[in-house]
Amino acid sequence: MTNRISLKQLADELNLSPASVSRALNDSYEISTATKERVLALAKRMNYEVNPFASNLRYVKSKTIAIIIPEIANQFFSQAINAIEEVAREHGFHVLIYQTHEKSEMELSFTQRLLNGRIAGVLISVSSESDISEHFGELSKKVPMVFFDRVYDNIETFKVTTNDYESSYAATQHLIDCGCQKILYCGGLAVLAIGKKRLAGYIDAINANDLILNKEMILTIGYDGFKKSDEIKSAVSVLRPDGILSSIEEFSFPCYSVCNELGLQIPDDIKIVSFSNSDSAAFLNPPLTTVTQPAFEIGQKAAVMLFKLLGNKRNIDVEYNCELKSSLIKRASTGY
Amino acid sequence: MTNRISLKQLADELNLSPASVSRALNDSYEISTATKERVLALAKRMNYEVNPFASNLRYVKSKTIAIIIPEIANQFFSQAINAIEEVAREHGFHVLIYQTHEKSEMELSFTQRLLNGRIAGVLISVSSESDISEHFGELSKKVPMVFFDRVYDNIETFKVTTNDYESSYAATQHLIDCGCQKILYCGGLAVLAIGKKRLAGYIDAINANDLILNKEMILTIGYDGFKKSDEIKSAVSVLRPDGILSSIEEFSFPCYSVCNELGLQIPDDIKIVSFSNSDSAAFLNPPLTTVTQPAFEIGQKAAVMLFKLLGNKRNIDVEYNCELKSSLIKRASTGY
DNA sequence: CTGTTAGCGCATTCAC
DNA sequence: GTGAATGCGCTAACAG
Repeated sequence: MTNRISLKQLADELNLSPASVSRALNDSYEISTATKERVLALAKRMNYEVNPFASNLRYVKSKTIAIIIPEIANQFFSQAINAIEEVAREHGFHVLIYQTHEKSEMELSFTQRLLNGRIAGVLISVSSESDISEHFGELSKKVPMVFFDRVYDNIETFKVTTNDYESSYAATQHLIDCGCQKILYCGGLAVLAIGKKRLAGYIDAINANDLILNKEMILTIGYDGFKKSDEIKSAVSVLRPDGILSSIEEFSFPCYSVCNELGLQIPDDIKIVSFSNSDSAAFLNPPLTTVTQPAFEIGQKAAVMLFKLLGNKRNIDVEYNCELKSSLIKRASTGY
Repeated sequence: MTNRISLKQLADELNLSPASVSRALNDSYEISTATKERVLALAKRMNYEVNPFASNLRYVKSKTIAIIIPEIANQFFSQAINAIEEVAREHGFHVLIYQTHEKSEMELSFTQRLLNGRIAGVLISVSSESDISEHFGELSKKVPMVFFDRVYDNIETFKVTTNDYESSYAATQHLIDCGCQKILYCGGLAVLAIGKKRLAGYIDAINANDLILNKEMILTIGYDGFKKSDEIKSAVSVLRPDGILSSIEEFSFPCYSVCNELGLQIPDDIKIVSFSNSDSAAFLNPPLTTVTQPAFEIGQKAAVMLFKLLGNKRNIDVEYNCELKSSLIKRASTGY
């Protein structure tokens, strides 16, 4: 199959030792410019490519990073991958991708598989179903890791997150400023930091404005997904909120369509603000005000951080935690 | 760093030779069940993982496939990756990902890098800027490849596509059936088969209905992207079409907003049908009729095909070309 | 500046 | 059934 040429063949052709050819190709300082050029020229002419397996076997490092995320087909994550791939390419690295479908078991199995040294570093956004983090503790001792967006609080690693508390607070405040008194919080499970922070932002904003905090108005929905419209629908029809904060992008359309189905007018009967990483919500009729996360920048920042770790031997001088800012994008046209 | 244990350490622990341990782990027939169990048990207990580099160096195959696509952050491709990752995982394979940003140079550089045997197979959707396909000819001799969605006609490989001609024809016919006489075709460059087929579908539908085929009504726009709204805007304002066929998902929102800006009412003044892989167009006001490609299924089919190739030594019995069907999804609510 | 030697961890001959 | 020896292609130590 792969009719490839080896370093040794190059060496024979050039009347050099394999070692010298290797050094020339790796731009070693102890090789004359003349021979370097000779070697590089022939290598190019013969389409020589190093055998990564042999190279890595010797050299331990693999020039490959892994991304472990819940879902690929998702506005936020696909943008993040986009950024990560770009940064990796600039460094000449390869990118492996794994999706967990929100299952910790998957996460566990992937991290196990990655322990074998295939990987120089890992970028992870954890699945939200549970917070079993032991496997990460183990892994992070062996491989440089950076968590992004969905992180564990109880594990010490490098993290890139967004200001979820503040943006959730601001979104709630925005609804209140627009006259809402009964705001339905529609979010994911509050197991991970990200869920807790968003919920806390909502609660604190409600309290700070002396509104009544009704526990029933706090809807936390798992990622099984099928029931989400039903749950939202029954909550809206029973509780009759005048505002909804959808703290998860995937809930944005269900919230919207549920209100439509129930004959509620937006924004007269009810107002909706949604966390959203795409502009899709802007195309709803009427457009929704959104909390937009900087997906690309988060991926980029996380990747850059990882490569800093890979560079430094002892992780000196790399900032430990990094928080980017989401932005509350108001849709002026709707007047809320 | 990676404090890993080797096959030899396992062997020492068990008072066996490395060879036997290796055979046991690979479930060789010439090992007693008893020792197999002993080995497997200890391997599990010690969290042993084979070193893929050593293994592959010996064994040549790598249990890794690559995906090369124009963009990751795209409804169609992220769904395709989603499917591919799932299929690969079922086979115990790893997935490398590369994006070309529609640049053939990138494509070239990635394919070069993949020639080194890192990869067992490749899934590719080619960049549309040009149809330089020589590098693929070379690569496909060395590595099993499957093209999906964006393919080259002039290269003999396995392909998974959709019925672009038929769906484009049907979409055009739909607009005509709804009373459109002057339909603007708004598509990408017709360099690749996919572009040619979509354009041909439009042209043939126009001709078959005895409408006037105006070359000016055929807009082909490159992927540089910034100018697309401008080009569409000037075309619409000058040519005053009564229908638009947007043959690329990315053009769907620009078409819509351009009409809005120009004060054209949809569907009274102008009707829009767009190729689209997401449901986003359904949320426009009014919703657009769309040609929806089975993104997940295409990725899945391509991956399954690739693994068949990897299984067969001589590619026997694997269907060479596969065409899936897009569906024209009408939005009844708008009456067109 | 360049060559020689050795070994990374594994799978695969060939012995027994 | 199992062990001993060999080599995949490369790079790092050590010479010179």
